[in-house]
Amino acid sequence: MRPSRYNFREAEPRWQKSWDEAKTFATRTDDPRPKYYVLEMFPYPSGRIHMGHVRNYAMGDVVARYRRAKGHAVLHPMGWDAFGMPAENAAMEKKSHPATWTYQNIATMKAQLKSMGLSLDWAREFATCDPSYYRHQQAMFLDFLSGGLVARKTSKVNWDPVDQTVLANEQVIDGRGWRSGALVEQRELTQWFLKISDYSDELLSALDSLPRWPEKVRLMQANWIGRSEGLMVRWALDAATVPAGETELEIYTTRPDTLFGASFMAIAADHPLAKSASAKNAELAAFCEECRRMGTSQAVLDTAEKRGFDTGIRAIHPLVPGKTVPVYVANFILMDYGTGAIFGCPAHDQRDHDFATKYDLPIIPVVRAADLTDDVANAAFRREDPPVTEDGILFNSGFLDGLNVADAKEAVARKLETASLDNRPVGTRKVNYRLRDWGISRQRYWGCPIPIIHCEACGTVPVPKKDLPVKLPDDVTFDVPGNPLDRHPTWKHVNCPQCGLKARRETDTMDTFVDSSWYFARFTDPFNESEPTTLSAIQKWLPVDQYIGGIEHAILHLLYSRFFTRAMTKTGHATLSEPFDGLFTQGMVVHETYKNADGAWVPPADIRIETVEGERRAVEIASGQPVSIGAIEKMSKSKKNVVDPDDIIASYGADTARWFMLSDSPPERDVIWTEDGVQGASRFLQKVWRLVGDAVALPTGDSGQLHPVTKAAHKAILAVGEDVERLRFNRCVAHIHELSNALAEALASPDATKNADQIKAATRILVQLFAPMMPHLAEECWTELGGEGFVADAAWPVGDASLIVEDQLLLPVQVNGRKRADVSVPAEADNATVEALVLADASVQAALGGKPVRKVIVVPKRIVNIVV
RNA sequence: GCCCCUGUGGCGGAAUUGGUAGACGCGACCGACUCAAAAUCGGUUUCCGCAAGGAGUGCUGGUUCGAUUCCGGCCAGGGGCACCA
Repeated sequence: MRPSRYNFREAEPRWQKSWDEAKTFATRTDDPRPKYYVLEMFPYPSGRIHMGHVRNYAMGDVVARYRRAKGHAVLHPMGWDAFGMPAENAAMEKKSHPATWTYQNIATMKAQLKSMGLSLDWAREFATCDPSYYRHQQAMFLDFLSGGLVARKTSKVNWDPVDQTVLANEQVIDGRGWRSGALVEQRELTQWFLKISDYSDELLSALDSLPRWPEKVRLMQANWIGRSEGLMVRWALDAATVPAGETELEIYTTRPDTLFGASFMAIAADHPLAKSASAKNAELAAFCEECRRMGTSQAVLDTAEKRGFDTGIRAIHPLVPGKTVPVYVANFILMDYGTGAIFGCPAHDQRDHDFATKYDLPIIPVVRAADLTDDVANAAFRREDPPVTEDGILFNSGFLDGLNVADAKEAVARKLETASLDNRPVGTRKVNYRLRDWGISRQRYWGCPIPIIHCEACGTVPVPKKDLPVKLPDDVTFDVPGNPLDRHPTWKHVNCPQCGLKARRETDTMDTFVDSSWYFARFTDPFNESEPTTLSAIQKWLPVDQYIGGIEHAILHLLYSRFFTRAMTKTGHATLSEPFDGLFTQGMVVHETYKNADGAWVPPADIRIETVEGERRAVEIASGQPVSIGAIEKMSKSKKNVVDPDDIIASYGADTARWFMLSDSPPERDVIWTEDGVQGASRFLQKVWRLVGDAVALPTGDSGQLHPVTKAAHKAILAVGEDVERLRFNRCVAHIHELSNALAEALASPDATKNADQIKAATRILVQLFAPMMPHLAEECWTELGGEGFVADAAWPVGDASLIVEDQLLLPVQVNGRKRADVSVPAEADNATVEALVLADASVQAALGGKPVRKVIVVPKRIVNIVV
């Protein structure tokens, strides 16, 4: 006897087991069908999956299952981004080991993912903390090193003096360490860098080759790379004012057109000229030291005033004979951008204006509004006027007078390129990038060890590949701050592989972004034990056809992966440059927040929503006390507005959770999790269950007439297919609702029996259309309908467009742009016929009210507009 | 400060990219079934109006036979970058 309600508790685990046993979702490397690689950003094993994961993996699973049905060999793997600080923090708090904590979390989360019924090939699973994964990463690091893609440099870093570690910029909040709360210091450390800046230009220009990426992400990456075109200009220094050995100062500018407005030069405290000038000037040396100590965190920068110190050096203007300007050391000049030196033009730059005001330097306007004359502009100018940064007409600028900004830039570049100082050009065009090399050294335990040995005699020596992996030692302690690797009694003491003398292992580990920069490539053949990748597998499966994840990775992870793929290709580990052909960034899962009278956050599970006199109210279930309803925000533990996927799957089932996640909200936008919404999804699931039961119960019968339900089914096939391919899952859901409504109508009609065959065929189509979204229910219904094997293995139905075509069209008719009537016309009628039919229509004539027709516009199959 | 995105019913959102604004769902209301409730089924639901009709996609101007869609200005919300020369 068929139960009246679908029992997901019994059915879901049963189907998951059946798929497992049949190896339905195992990917075969020798599968000859066209490939399709679907990948969702792999999770960090933080403990439990959250609703964001459910949304992400539900979307990816729809794509994977749809592509399987369309006849692709689908690669849809899953793994774990398993290194990182939370494991060490947990180890400190719970006195356990990061590995224990991590692998336990993986076990828990894997079981949770399995309960979602995802079509994953679990045979390819790995965690980045497995030595079998990171050994290959170490091998690639060595190849990158010999390929010239790695540099060891000294740079300023954020240093947390309490936790004794380097912090990423994202981990510095208001100038303090995010964990310790200690004021972050700037420290010079020697670190390992990957030379991503060698690829600045290519990473930027190749963005144009990624049409299937969101425009927003490409734009964010372009801004991050930050290309600017400008001019390097060498200024001679007044010999009477310079320290011995200094003769010139080279600056970088994007506004060479404003050179005539120069009133000072400013150099960074770390600039070589600042250092040589400091040698004989104690006051200047002290100022430079102060600048260096100043942090570069947001909080410091926002409040710090612009300060400078006159070095006494005078620079000779390259275009104005006899003019010199003072050279300052200034605290707002960065050594690592451009040349670490600028010329200041206070009239056309806010910072320069602030500086000139403070030190009472000249302000010379050189760009004026086009509708003024030079005299009017000069007469109207006041020192306190805000700097003019818009385009305009050059004045007070010698040979540039009368030109616009763009032309003036070009004119200056031409002139200075040919001018010479010490037999070299004064000016050189130069493209600069904001993108810096990627510092990957972390003073952390739970990361991939950098396979280097430091030898007093031989310098930095790579660990021989035969000695890989450099494995993390297990016996470490977390009771004191700092890097456990560094204080481990034996681990770092090794002999130099070159000279055999006593040497020291590198105790820094790699940034965890390195781990995630190539996992997608490893998935193509995780079984290869001797090499990171298998080129034939790379060629077969990459690029990833559809990558899905959060927008928070728009820059770092995606940019690093694009760089890494190029680096892998350069070192023979890959054969392409762009890893992700299609990228989709999904929105967050958000929920209402609740606060009780004491101001404490209350989780949604502890409250009940009631409607009193048309007003929504929340009440705490345990106490019966009213709770205030707050803003809708991203689910977060701190605000307790979280809904546990386990609870939802237990009370509604995975299919309901998946269906709700895909309904209503467009996938790129945030989705608001509501109890009403989940119940609606659950109701639809049961409705489908009843419809299928009713259809199965029908005897066979065919009226021989095309039934509307067949039209509806074929319309839905075409619409759902198109919308899945464009990842518009909310529209897919709407189309499926429409088909189910048509089916319900057909089943309720008295002539259902006469049309049983068409109704059953339409039901079967319905099941196939929602199968990627609610796979368990679909299998259950498929079996009832007598389908062969799994619906997961069935071919996607073919939509017949000819069945949808109507022979009569109901054309809307507008009069002066306002809809007045609908007129039925033959679908194939030409414009003249349509016009005649429309004008003959009684309701149209009534709407015209006898006014003369001036013009009739017929848009075929769309609309008719009559102008009177 | 610079760059970008988004504003449509009570709510989430559709609208074939210049052609019937409000698909589909949620909520609400009315009705049927029931002793009753739940579930289910039928109906109503942009606003004003009894109706005929009129207004309506943040505001405002424009282009067009026709604008949610294109262009200009403004307002609001959100995001990215930021002493980057």
